[in-house]
Amino acid sequence: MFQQRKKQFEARANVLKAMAHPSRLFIIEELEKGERCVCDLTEMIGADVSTISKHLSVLKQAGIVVDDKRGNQVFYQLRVPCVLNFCSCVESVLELQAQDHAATI
Amino acid sequence: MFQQRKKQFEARANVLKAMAHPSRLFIIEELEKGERCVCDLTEMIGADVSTISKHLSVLKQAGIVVDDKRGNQVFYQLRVPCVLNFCSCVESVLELQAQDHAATI
DNA sequence: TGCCTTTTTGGCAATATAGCCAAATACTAA
DNA sequence: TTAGTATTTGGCTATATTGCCAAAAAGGCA
Repeated sequence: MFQQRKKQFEARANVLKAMAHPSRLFIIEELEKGERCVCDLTEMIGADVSTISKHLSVLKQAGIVVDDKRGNQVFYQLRVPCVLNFCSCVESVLELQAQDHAATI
Repeated sequence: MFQQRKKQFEARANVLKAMAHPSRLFIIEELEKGERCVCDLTEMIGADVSTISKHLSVLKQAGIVVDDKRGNQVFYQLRVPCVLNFCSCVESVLELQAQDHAATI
């Protein structure tokens, strides 16, 4: 039931795990507007460049973004257009959470 | 840019993190068919009951499932219908990965 | 070449996650 | 009450993740 399809679930989980971080979600949302270089994202997020670089490599490894070296900068862009859809699903979970919270007051 | 909306991204990331595990993805997919008790899921996954129970509590904490105690069993069901949409997005990432892999042979 | 900028990599410490066992809890039924 | 089943919780170890600093690469330009 599960064991036969374990690899498939692991593959999906890997993609999700790559998205499941605040900075990486921000990066994804930002890349929906267009490509960005590492320095742009670093400034917007306000963490060490090395940290951002590692986040980007996580996203790249998961197949969510691709990079393009131009000059001494590296530009990243999304490979997949559907991330917004997906976020609306997450959003609906959060709305339910908010309702729960309101109900307990 | 990011710091102002940090909480929002953290909230989304928490929902994603809760989904980002093979067994929990399986549980979500299974619950799309209808409610299941802990014992059903345990048998389907083939891990210790305590492990499954903890996975379910992660999903519950994230607001993805709700539980309903009946007799000495506990039934879980999804709170949110949109998970399938979301999976098709993850799937499209995986298809690209497969293409990449084919290209490197 | 030498210097500057951009990005990646290695290494480390702190923290979080996963999964098992054992024990506790909760409910059923005799 | 006692025994049995279903589930959760505590505790433990192993493993993974995060984020910083320092250093290495890689390219641009004087």
